[in-house]
Amino acid sequence: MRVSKYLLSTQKETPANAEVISHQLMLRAGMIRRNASGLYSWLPSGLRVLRKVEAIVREEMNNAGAIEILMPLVQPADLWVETGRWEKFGPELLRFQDRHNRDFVLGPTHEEVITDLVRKELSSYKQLPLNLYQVQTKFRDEVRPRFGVMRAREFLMKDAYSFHLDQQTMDETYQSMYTAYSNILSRMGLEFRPVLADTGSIGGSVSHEFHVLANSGEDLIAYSTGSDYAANIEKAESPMPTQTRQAPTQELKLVDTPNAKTIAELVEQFGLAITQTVKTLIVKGAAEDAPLVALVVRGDHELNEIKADKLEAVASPLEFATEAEIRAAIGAGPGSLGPVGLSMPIIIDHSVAVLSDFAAGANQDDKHLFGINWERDLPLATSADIRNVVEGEPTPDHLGTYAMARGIEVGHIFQLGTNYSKSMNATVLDENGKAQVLLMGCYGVGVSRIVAAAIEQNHDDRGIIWPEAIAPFQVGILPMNMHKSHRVAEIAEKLYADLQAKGIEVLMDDRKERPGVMFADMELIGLPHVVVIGDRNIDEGVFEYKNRRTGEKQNIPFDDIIDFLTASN
RNA sequence: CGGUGAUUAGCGCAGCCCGGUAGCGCAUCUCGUUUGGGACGAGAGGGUCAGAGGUUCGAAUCCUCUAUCACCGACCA
Repeated sequence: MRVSKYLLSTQKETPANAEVISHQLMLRAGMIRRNASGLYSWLPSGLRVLRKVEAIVREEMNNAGAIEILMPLVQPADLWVETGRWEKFGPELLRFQDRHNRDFVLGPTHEEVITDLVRKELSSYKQLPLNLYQVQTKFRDEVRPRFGVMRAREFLMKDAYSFHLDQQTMDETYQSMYTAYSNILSRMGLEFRPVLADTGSIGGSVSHEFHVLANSGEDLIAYSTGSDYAANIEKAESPMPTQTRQAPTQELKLVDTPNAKTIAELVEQFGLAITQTVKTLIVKGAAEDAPLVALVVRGDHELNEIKADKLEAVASPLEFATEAEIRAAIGAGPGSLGPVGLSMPIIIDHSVAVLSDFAAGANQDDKHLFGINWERDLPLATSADIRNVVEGEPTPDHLGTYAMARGIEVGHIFQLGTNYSKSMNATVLDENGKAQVLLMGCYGVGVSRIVAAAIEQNHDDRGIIWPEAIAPFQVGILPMNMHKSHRVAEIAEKLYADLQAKGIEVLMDDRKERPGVMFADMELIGLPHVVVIGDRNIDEGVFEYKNRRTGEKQNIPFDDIIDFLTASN
């Protein structure tokens, strides 16, 4: 491709609306343009990268034995009513009516459509296992789209769905997808980590997320320093305390604490150890006779809302009580709550169960209790894992301690069990001629999100540094003053033709621009290999080669350049 | 959905307080000089000042409403 015939659309200035580096660079490098909140057009360079990611995903899916299909973006509402998600999905699901006033949705995911397809197409166990996938546009009406294509409303996704009658082939397919996802990200040269994950609203049991590591990532992942254990913070199990509860040494004491509304203030003003304090959070209960439930975690810990949501006594989705509700039930505000004398179900974190002589709110405004002890001052409450793990504590396998990293979720695999097949009655006949409900797995890759994630991980202050496998072009040719120098023009044209004949994707900057402009643009768009052609090198019979990633320059004789570039690809 | 802020040329911004009919830098077009790291000179084009209503002789500027965008929070396969 010649720049003169291309739409390069680079910008010198950083658009004011772009927050993260990938979004800024995608705009500046002329990859995407915004049409509305969370909606983007892909310009030529962006599309080339998107298509490369897509091709790698497709190849690895095919290698793993999955079969490509294509389902509609627009889906009839009846299917969503069948699985109950028409009610459950919420406003993220964009709903609309056609000219006959029939309800439709813009597909945020395709479990319903695939299950409907499969229940009609499959009739025998002999057709299983089966893994079908598509690369398709999804639409989710995100509350707050942000970070460009990282969290867009319309985005490109590869989604696969597998069908089984036995857990063994389910496990095998799951494992093959796990491997395929690892291959996909490895081939693109991205640093990533598979982590145990919560299944969220998709449902199911076993689940892993694939995270590209980046400081701008929206997810926190907790991994072991001594083993492969890694989990999303939402899912990471906190260790059972190894110490046992000590006998009380302090008397229970009611203390005036007028200026201590937070744990931090309490600890500061009274010289307490933060690990000897607890905070009490009031949430809505699931049972009618227990409309509020108290959750207690240590002062230095954070409530894990996903874990709390799963507690039987707690209403799902998790909802915090309002200050008014708290006052009505307890008679004190949120800054002065504690477990002693509380007349509602109390669930404490495991780490709280082993505390002695601890401090908590007294359920009276501006007062705290110090020296609280279980079984002396109040009955020991039910304990559960309801907090986020913290750096440095042991992992559940006891092979290491937790460390934290930020990640961008680019893939997610699930074992769904019969969540969808049961409600939609997707069955096939087994060996005995009996109808059996299908087991399902589902596997997603955020194709457009990977493009942004790759930039987050591969850039410098001059622009993008594409990994080989997904660069929009492999090689850039920068002829210096080709509009003046016939020799430069001639040699550049020849190299351009030769590289193209070899099947190498090459972008030649044949604009009548000054060298500085050409260098800057080439670095911004981030092609891995650049060949500079100028009069000063021609006399020596060499090209100047520059590697975008290493910045390293070397002179390559005319006759060797093709081999050199082929070898480095 | 709450809080905060913004909306003026393709992009980045000034002008608004104190009302008099719009400006700067970059980009674009023409001509010339330049050409190994975002050149220089001369000229040119481009704006319903987000929209609607109001106040006023007169509104980018003051008032009201609406829309859109961003950030923080809540939310989120």
